[in-house]
Amino acid sequence: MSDKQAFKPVRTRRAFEEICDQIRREIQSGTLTAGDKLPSERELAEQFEVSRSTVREAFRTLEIGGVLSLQKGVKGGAVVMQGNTKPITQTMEDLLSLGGLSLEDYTEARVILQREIIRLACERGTEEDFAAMEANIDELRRAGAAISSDERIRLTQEFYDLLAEATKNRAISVVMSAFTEPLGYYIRKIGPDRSWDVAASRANFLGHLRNRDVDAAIAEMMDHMQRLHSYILSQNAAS
Amino acid sequence: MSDKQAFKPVRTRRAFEEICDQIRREIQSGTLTAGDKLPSERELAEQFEVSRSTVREAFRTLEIGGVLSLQKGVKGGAVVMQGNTKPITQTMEDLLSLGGLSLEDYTEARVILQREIIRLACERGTEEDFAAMEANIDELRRAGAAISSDERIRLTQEFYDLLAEATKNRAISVVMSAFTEPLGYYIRKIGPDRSWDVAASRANFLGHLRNRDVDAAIAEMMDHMQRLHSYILSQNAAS
DNA sequence: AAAGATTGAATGGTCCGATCTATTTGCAAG
DNA sequence: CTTGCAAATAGATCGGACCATTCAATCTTT
Repeated sequence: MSDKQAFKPVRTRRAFEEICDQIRREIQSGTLTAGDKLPSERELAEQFEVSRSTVREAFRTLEIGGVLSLQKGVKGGAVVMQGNTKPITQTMEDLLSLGGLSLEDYTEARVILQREIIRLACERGTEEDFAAMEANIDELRRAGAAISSDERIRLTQEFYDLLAEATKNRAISVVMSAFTEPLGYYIRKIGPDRSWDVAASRANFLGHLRNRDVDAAIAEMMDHMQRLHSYILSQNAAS
Repeated sequence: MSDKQAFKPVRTRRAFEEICDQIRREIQSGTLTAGDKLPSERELAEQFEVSRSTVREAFRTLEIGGVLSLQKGVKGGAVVMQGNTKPITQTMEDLLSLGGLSLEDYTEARVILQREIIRLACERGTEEDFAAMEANIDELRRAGAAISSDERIRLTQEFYDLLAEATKNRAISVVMSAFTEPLGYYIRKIGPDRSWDVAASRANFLGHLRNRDVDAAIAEMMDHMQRLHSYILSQNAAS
């Protein structure tokens, strides 16, 4: 029996995990939906016949997962959320900093995703989307050379988010932002590449997008990303 | 000032979050790396000057995030992991069941990702990859019509994982599995589409992959996915 | 002496009850 | 009507206790 059926470890089910599952089941079955408020910790501890601490650990788990939001005060409590995309981004960052994911794989995947996003954005982007991107570029230009690192990162993040929004597909936006956000960490670490006029490149790109010229838009963006990624990879290897 | 600078809510920093951040910083700075063991809960509680419960909440948070693994026993403790991809999958499932993501957006993104995966797999897949996929198809065939729902789902999941592995890019595998796994939930809910010989389709697909025929492989897979997704969407709308 | 059984210490898992703190609400003074 | 304060609520933290698991050291049996 060295074949398929590997022995699964006898895992002692922890109490708080059981509670998490029960709450998740309620959500999947539709009994609990976004906006609903759960009973207080003290009340639930009685219902589940566990201590408050155990309920808290379950709540913590679901809060980290973006399923619940915990608020203090008389009007507070545990409220079911619509879901939160932060855990995806956070996990991607952890994978990168822990070495569970190589920077090379990460950047390659980012390029591939970006290409498909541009395709969709060219097809579906509205003038509102493009105007928002233009405003973002203008802001970057106005800030000029004196821009702070944090501000530059914020604008970059926002630019890619706006682009992803133009695809009109939330799943894609969510995944893309998980790939964009960790960039901030590297930029902060190694500093921006100052030999490159980012605003001009983005303006060119936006022009192609407005003309619905997929190939030109992709070419412009790929050029930019190639440059950025090779800069990050080289600087990161050096450190 | 109704402009950009929207007021951010005064976020009360919770003690355990501060601890999480400190530990994450140690990891990002390289002081802590995968495999390292942290001091015991009781010890850390003293160092941070908080109670053990607070340390536990921090540990729980990092454990859920796949950063730590907690083991009981005298040789146990909190060990830094390489990162865990489960949170990404779990979050995707939560987003779907909570309505934070529409089934349509989800399936569309899945198709787009799959197409790029096939491209890469055609280019980089090794004979080992293809052999593993063939073994998976054979197993599905041997199981025949009497296959259980769970087993069918497991094989499907495995097939797509093997395909993603052939891209030789872990970032892509991770993202794809986040999109593949929730499928199990829907299949379980509405039952498999029995009017379709999945094994034959996969065998065809694998043949194209072996011939490095990207277009044919994509065509075969897209056909299959179109069918599956429209089945899921229609059945789900009905329920 | 070797194999097996027992014990003990370390550590996470759970529990309890008390206190602290933030938030909301309502009432009363101005 | 506004301001200010106090009560009520519920999460946040605390500190201690006990349980369950693990593993190494020790003791017992063969």
